[in-house]
Amino acid sequence: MTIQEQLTQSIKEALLNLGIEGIEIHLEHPTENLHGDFSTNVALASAKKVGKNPQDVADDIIRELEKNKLNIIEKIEKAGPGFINFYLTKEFFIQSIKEILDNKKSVGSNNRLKNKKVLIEHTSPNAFKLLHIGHFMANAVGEATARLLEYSGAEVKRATYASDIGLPVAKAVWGMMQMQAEMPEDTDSVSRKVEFIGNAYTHGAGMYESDEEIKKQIDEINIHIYKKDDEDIISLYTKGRAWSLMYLEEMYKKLDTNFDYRFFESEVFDEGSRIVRAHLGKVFEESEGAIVFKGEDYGLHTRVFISSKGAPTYEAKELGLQTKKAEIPYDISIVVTGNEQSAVMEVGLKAFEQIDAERANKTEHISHGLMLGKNGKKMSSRKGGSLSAEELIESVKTEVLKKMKEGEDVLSNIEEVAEKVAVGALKYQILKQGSGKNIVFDIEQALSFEGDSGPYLQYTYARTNSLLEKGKEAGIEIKTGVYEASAESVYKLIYQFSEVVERAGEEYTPQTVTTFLMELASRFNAYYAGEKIIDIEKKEKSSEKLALVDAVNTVLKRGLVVLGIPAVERM
RNA sequence: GUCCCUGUAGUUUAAUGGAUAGAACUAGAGACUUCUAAUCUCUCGAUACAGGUUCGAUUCCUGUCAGGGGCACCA
Repeated sequence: MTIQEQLTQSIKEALLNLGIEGIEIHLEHPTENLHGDFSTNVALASAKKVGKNPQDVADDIIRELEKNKLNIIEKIEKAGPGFINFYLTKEFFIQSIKEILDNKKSVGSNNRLKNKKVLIEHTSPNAFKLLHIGHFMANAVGEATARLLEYSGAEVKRATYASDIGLPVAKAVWGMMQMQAEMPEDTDSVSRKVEFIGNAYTHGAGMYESDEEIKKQIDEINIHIYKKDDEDIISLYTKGRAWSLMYLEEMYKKLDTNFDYRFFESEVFDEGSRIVRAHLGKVFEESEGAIVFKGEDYGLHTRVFISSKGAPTYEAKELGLQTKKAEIPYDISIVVTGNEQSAVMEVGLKAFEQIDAERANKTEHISHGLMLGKNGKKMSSRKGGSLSAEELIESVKTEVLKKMKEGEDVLSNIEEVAEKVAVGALKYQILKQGSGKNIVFDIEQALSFEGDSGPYLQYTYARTNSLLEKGKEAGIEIKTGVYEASAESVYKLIYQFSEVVERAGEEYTPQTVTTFLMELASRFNAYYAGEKIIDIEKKEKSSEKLALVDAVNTVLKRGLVVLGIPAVERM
């Protein structure tokens, strides 16, 4: 039984003995440590019902609680308007450190979603285009959510749904045709190939806007790709698509994400059309030559599923995708997209509900905002287009390297560490706030790496590693057993890690974890500053301190892992 | 116009209906012969506005104002 369950049980019994019923028992950690470790408002909540003032009710409840006091409770106090505050014993905190050290591999996990299967779709890229910041955001949010659910005991499958057909693709293929002379060889590097495709797309997209004749050509290419009826076009398309996918795989590796399933728009559009037509007249209706879903009937708005030209739109393809997903057993299906898609997703899901209510009800949507520059505008690359994820990472990495080279001893794996720190800095910025909100990424501020940042966590983790190493060298073993009064603020926080992860998983709020880790790191650093951890003169004392360092190290590591932020051993 | 989302220190933000609204950045003062100073310590500063529900509201409801997004064949 967890500590919360024990306390809740105990309060429940006390209320029962007093004949108070129908009160939901609410436990929380007071913001102020001096208000105890746990607090409940049951006296306030039941006062009216009982017809007494809250203070008296609190006194009654405390009297009952004292009769059967749990051994982990040091004292129970009434405070403020009628709160009941619980103070835990030192033994509890020592025990909690022990538990962390005994379960290094599983700290923070819970069984909330045991035996549940989750399918999460995120980072849905466009073939023939670079991964941009939006994808990076979706990836950070999606991966953190996936890991939170894994920590909750679920079996999580990751999927990505790439757009590999449609007008943007046709633009790129047209560009490839024009730029045959610059076409890379098969033996060329992936970056050379993707650069070529990027240029081809930019060229095609530009001409599409400025030249009516070319616009017509591209529209035709688009149709040929759908119909697969032109050998030259298909050959270019196949080549470009393959190159793009190679590039995407490289990027996934860089971001440390793996996908169990890779879905493509090109393989779901037929099925999407089929579903829509099969439900024509029931779910969908014809309007102005197109097939639409009348969202107004559900307080939403109408959206086109099949265009008047007979082509399935994004919405129809989503339905086709659902058929693919149905081949995978799941209890929860999550889709991560940008928040500008929210309305589309809502209407799409409502339509899906009319077709397959059971699966639609198991589907949830998580959205992320935009990453904006300091001026509140979209960030752009040096060339003026939208900034690619890689450029973003590289620019941060350059700054990290600069900073690292200022130091005394330069690490041998400096490049690798710099990249991890850069990715960590970016991911932290994204995850530290509620998803769905736009993020203002002040590159200079994030690069100062001070305070509320990924590198701060990574640095603190590296620092604990260093301490543990030094301790080992000095022949000091790790031993729990004594309560270090100077480390009280650390003890009183670290045991909450599991509940924080559980709540974050329940509410899809990675920022609950970032906030917690930040607080833990900050408290640990304050402790570190005022305390000599390794002291050969006092080995016994050092052993006990190192146990706490080890616990912080473990929790930071597990915390970084669940967020998908790379941990570095040294920096 | 309509629907949805968002308004918290100068800035970026946290807060499961609870107690003195918590951080970080910036600014100012201080701390490395000693375990990683990418650190630590101290100071200044905030719930857009008006009502309502509640013992208690940043949180829930209504209205106003401000910003963003969706609203027919792009994804």
